[in-house]
Amino acid sequence: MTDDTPWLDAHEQHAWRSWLAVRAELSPVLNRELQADVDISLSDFDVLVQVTESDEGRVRVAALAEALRWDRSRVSHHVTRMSRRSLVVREECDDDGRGAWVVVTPEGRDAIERAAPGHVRAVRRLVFDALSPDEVRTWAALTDKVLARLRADEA
Amino acid sequence: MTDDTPWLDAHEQHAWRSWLAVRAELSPVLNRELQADVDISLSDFDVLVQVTESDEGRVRVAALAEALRWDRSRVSHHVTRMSRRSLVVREECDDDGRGAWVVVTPEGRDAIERAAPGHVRAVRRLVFDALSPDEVRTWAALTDKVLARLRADEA
DNA sequence: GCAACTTAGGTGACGTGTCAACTATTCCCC
DNA sequence: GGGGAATAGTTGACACGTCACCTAAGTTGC
Repeated sequence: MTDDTPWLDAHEQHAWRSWLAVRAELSPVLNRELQADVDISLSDFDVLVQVTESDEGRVRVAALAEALRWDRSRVSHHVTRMSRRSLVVREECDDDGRGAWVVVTPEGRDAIERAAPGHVRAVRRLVFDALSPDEVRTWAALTDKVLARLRADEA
Repeated sequence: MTDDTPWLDAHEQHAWRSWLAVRAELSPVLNRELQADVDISLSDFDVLVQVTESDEGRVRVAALAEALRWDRSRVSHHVTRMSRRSLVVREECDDDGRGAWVVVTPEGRDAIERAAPGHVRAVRRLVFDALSPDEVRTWAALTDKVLARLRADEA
């Protein structure tokens, strides 16, 4: 690893620091608000979105993992924790004896319904109120480019 | 909490999903590369940057917390873990009997020097290679706006 | 029809992050 | 100078994430 690596130039460094800061500061705020409102975490919220968005109100573990880009192990642990709090339950899968459904409970449905409006409000307040409609489009386009690069690299 | 909340429009939703995806996918990759290269985590790296950038090679816990926007408790736990691996040590502070210095060790210095070039290369590869110089500036400006909004809200 | 392989998911150990409570010092101000 | 408030930092409990490994069920090919 010889050091022929160009360090980041001033603009890149600026962009990078700014990204790191938003990254470090945004989620904790959203998390705390969710926790205070409805006593669920951002991760719980994300899982509940996936599960409730499917008709049937149930999703396979692998599908959940792919949608959230979590690994299966993380999904499994998280589902265990959520089912301890009765937000979801596991059910076995008839089609595939190895498989498992993650099924939302009435409590889970209730939680996400109570959480969603406040969460959306918070996202709007913390992010989109800072940007004009044009800026939102630009920001999305650039973030997409980074995402595409990232996914190309992972493959 | 009446539901007079406008849901996100299509562009906002797009931006938000894209942000979430980058957020979820970028750090794990950087983390794994650091871990594989030099066996330190991104958090270790961030702490080491702060500590080695100060002359003296030492920083107060509170200063570290503010620079990284971590809470003191997190800093304290992390320093404990890092000192178990001899990357830093705690030293008591003469000026202020309550205080503590976090001091980088030769091992810590060595680790970050070995880690930095690869890490920069990874950031460049995963992020900046996706964007033109102009786009980097635009992206930074927009991220800054969000950051400013976020910080205004926290206060 | 059975051995080798792949896939779905779970588990345990351990590192990480958060919150609330605690101790020890310093500050302030009477 | 002494007593209460603020500040620096640590700790313990517990939620979260990752890795390596495990089991059980499905798949393939002979």
